[in-house]
Amino acid sequence: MKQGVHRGVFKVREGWCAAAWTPKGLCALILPQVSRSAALKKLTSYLPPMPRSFWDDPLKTVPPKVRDLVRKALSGKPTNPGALDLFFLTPFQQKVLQATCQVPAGQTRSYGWVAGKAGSPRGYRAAGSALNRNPVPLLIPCHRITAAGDGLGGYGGGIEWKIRLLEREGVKVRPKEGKGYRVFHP
DNA sequence: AATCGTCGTTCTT
DNA sequence: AAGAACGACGATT
Repeated sequence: MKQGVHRGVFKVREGWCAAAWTPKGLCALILPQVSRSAALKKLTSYLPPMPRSFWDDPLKTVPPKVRDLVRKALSGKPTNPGALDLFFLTPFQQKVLQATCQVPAGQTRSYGWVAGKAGSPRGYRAAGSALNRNPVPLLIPCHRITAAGDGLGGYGGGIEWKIRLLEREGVKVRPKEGKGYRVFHP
């Protein structure tokens, strides 16, 4: 039985983050929330893909390496994802997320591009589903995946976060006339 | 704006 | 164990 997934919370300028990790690396990250309990609650909602027995009960202190990485990424600077342990994801999801890690800060790619890299050129919609459940947002930069034309696409953590993260990396995002947002791809 | 094709995942039988 | 339903899509009409 694989076991020993630890949980913890830490504070950043924007609020409270929660994280889950093993000795091998990070399993899940929650974007800053208004409160410590809100962050933990969100983290708990990531349990379903992973058996409850995988988790430790008492909270541990999040590794400084992770905290630094998150703060750096939040500032919009280029970062590596760091050590990850995504053993609970399907092969397709792993390929999608791995492809996502290839897009540099300040740039964007389409869902179709990611699908192609994952080996399903017409699976862009499935790629969207995979990205929607990215357990490590920010570090796996799913905010850099936008719609094919000039649309923004969605974001699991809330569209406002996607806009904020892209703008911090220097990507221009403007409201469309009517509804939605327009992205200026490089 | 409405519709349809496509595909991995998740719910239902 | 199938089959239906469901999207952070994309192209067509």
